[in-house]
Amino acid sequence: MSISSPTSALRSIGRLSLETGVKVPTIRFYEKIGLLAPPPRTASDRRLYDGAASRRLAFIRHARQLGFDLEAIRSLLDLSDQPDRPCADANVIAARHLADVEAKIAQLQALRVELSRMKADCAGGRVSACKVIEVLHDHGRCLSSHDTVDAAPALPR
Amino acid sequence: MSISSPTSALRSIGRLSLETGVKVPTIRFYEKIGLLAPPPRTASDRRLYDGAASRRLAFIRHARQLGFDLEAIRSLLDLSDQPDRPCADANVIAARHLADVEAKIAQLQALRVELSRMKADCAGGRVSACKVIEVLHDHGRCLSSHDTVDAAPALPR
DNA sequence: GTGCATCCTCTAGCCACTAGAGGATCAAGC
DNA sequence: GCTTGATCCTCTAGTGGCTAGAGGATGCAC
Repeated sequence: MSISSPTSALRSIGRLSLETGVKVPTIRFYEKIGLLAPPPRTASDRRLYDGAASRRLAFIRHARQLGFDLEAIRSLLDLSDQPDRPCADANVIAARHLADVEAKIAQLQALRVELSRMKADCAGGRVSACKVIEVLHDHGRCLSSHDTVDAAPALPR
Repeated sequence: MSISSPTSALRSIGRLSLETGVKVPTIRFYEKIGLLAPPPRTASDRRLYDGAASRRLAFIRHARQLGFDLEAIRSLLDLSDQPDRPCADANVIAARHLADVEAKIAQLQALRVELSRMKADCAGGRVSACKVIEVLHDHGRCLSSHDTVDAAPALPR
């Protein structure tokens, strides 16, 4: 990056938000929980961000888009700040997340099968004959016992 | 149902919990938010549930296992209480949920591709050469822009 | 009567934000 | 200089679907 790169100019939180696609309250939230360092301020207390802060925030956003949780992102940022360390830890984090995603996909595919069947079976008459309601009432009609499934990792909007 | 059916005997919240697989605090929570009617109590204020309450709770649990959120379950319970109404509403709820599940699967599959690629590309050296970290830093290396994805419907544990 | 399990209510915490109150400051146009 | 509207500030509370824990009462077996 050249010296005159726009990434080295200071920007308000609003501009940073436009630049990175991260909403203003979310940036403040990341600062509050220590993911972003508190930036310098103007005389009237407004935050001023430099290029490094912008790149860090872009990193966070991208990791969130990939579904990493904030704790994982904290670790990844730490690693990213220490280029000489081996990257095994980063790999472990990514591999764990991949495994989570794959497990989640499997769970949702099982749900999809069940839901499709419910929908297909329903003839569209009265509630008393509705397959949707009936299946919900009678667990035994389900294909599997799809037992107790974890919540999905939250993904950003 | 016969008079001597076990489903018509009164049970404590603990027994109901064992019977349905729904945890005690969760049963109280469902009562608090109006999914379950407040049951009669003993002289010492302990809840007593009958077979109907048990069936209602089993319905809720099953619907939660299928990933319906509590608002949808509220509607499904309402419908289930009115057997003479047409079941179109139930179908709409199920179809909407199915569409959500399918969308979620598609999103997660895109994530999986990205994460697999990150992991495969990483040679396991230093952080400075780590593909995992690198991809996170440089959004441009991503296959898609997987823009802004909604949080998954929460599934119970 | 002595434990221990179970029950009661109530509050607070989880995640990753989001919404809104209530107010200060800035930049542009007149 | 004045007004207007956008942007900024801090702070609290709410989202969903529970879960954990405090602090205490009751029930039941030995």
